[in-house]
Amino acid sequence: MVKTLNIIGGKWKPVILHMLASQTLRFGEMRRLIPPISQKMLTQQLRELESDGIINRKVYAEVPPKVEYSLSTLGKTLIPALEALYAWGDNYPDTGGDLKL
Amino acid sequence: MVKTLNIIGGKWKPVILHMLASQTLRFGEMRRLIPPISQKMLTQQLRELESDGIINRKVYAEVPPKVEYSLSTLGKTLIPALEALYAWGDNYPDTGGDLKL
DNA sequence: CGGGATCCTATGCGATACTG
DNA sequence: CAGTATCGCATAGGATCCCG
Repeated sequence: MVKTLNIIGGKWKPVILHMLASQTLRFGEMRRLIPPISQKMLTQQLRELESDGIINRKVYAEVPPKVEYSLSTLGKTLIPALEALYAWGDNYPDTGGDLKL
Repeated sequence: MVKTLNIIGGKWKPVILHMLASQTLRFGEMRRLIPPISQKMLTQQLRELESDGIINRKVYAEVPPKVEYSLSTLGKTLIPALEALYAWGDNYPDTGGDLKL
């Protein structure tokens, strides 16, 4: 059961998943949408989500490189659980400082 | 939004909350119910949950000491979100090693 | 453009010993 | 019984530089 948290527990994973829930995105787009994230962390968290089967990674053999990320079928089943989390957070007394989603 | 995860994100917090969801418990009882937890971690996570307003801590002025923990009203509102998480975990390909809840 | 490799710091967590 | 205090390792996460 703790495994669900292992999967979404990274500092940026919930944010990433929330973005991918509504659209397919390229690496650079995600960086722009989440300014405070370092590129290392973005890469790392994407790789973990991918190896957990939550997201798909599609590489286009082009120059310049192009990589698109999207939720996998399994990943989509996670959305309701994530939304329950976000919804609860909205009702929680704000402590400030969080990214607004 | 990340704050919801800050609150339930500790290694043992989900387990603790799951136990408290169904009953009020004393410190020693919780230790017995979660054998692998160290007493330091149990104390620490309980303190954090308390300061986040998720659980209530009731101290009886007795000898020997007696302290009971229970979900606060706010804590109870968290249950649906937690259950969504657990439910998802149950459908996820098992990686083994987790506590069974 | 989308990374990989390194280095470094902060935090999490566990084990152990002591206390009102 | 229900903690507090201290130590030390392991991991997470940030900054920076390099590469096809």
